Amino acid sequence: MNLKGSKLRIEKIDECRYRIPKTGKMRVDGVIYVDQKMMDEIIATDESLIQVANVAHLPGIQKYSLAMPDIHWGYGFPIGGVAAMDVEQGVISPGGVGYDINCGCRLLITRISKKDIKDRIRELVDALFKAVPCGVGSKGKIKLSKNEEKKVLEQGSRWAVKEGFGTEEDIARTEEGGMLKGADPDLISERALERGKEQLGTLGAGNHFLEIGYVEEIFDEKTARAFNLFKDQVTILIHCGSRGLGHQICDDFIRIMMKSIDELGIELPDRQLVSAYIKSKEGQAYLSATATAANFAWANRQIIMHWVREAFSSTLAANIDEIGLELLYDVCHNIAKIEEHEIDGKKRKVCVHRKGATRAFPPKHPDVPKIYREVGQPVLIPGDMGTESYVLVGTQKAMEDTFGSTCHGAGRIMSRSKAIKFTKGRAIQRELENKGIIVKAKGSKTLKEEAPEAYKDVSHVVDIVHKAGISKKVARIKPLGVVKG
DNA sequence: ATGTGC
Repeated sequence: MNLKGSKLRIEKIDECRYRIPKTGKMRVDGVIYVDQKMMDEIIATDESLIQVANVAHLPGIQKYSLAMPDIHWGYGFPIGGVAAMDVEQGVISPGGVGYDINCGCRLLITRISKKDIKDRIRELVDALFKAVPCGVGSKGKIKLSKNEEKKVLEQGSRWAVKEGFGTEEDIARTEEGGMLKGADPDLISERALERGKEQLGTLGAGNHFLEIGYVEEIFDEKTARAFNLFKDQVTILIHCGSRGLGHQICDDFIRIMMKSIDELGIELPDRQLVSAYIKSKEGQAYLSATATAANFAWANRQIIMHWVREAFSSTLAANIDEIGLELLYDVCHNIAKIEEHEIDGKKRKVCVHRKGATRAFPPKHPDVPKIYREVGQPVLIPGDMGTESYVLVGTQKAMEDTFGSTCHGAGRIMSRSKAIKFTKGRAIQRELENKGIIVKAKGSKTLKEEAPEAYKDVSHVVDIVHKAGISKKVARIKPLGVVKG
């Protein structure tokens, strides 16, 4: 099959993978994790498959330009894209990370059951809404001096815990321990610092949310036990990122790298793939700047979680120890990181771009927290606000085939503007309430942009990665109440 | 995603 309007061919590999064989100046094949139905949906929706082929042109790319089933159109790289570049000869690209650097999720688990809070969801949603500032341009309850902000950017979750937001145990249950090394705040713009100063401890808008839910089904008893999950257990999912600070850093580095774009020595198929060699001054500066934004995001989620714990327990007039509110794990789904992977039988250092893709490391991997090392890394997959979310576990197959990566969510099927037109005149909040989900949102426009129909079916996405073996289903979580920006 | 768009 040929892709409409291009010379790209698409071949079926098996029930859940397709290949775009390399052609022209592509350095590697594209490999897309989809079934026939999802492939048809993607082709009908956007041109993100062309972006998979475009990424394959970048210097130093190893094995394949990968895409997960939640793939959709993004800046330069598709969202749902994974690309690993050789550290010595390869490039790093802001489009391969995305505007919301270290957008991610964390899941809180409790010791209580759905029946314990059945009649109090509205009250709990109101309490969370009050506890966590949200919406576009929302400012936090924390005001940072520039010096203090720089500590946040260097230390991430560690700063938050030192300031009394949460515990050491939370750090152990966060990807990278909530702190990427090599973060140099002096490499980011005054403007980025300015935007970050008032935004720590804010949720933001768009697809970011707080969600009270319960474990509806368990697929893998053994792993669920290791993750401390049980049927009907109440959970709280937090999804947000690095706010205006990360956005500004992305913007700044796209501009910086555009200036030296000729130094790449290749013609890019799309200027949005603007990159710098990892070894170059610009490449190193960007890597360091993404680390500051990643750390900001981890501190942000840590602080938000602390307020969620307080609001939740005080509403239920319960002791936190009684109801749990333990962190299961925190994952990041927009990042570029230097990792070691086996390529053609040899261990090599690569820069793994995960843009709308989640790390899914296997059992025994040293980067998986000790408490989960025997079973593998917990992977959190948020759905859209009307459907369900998933807990998965990382696998050896992901390590071998996808640089230890899997999907990140449902994935858009409609642009934001299309979703607004599509939902014209509808009362999304009431529709969700009829489905038994209580929603409180700062802006009504956000609800329309985030209408369930604007997203793919998250269960379909998850079924594909499960079947492909690049992560395995552990539990499905059903929402009861949602706070939106 | 974003003090939403140059």
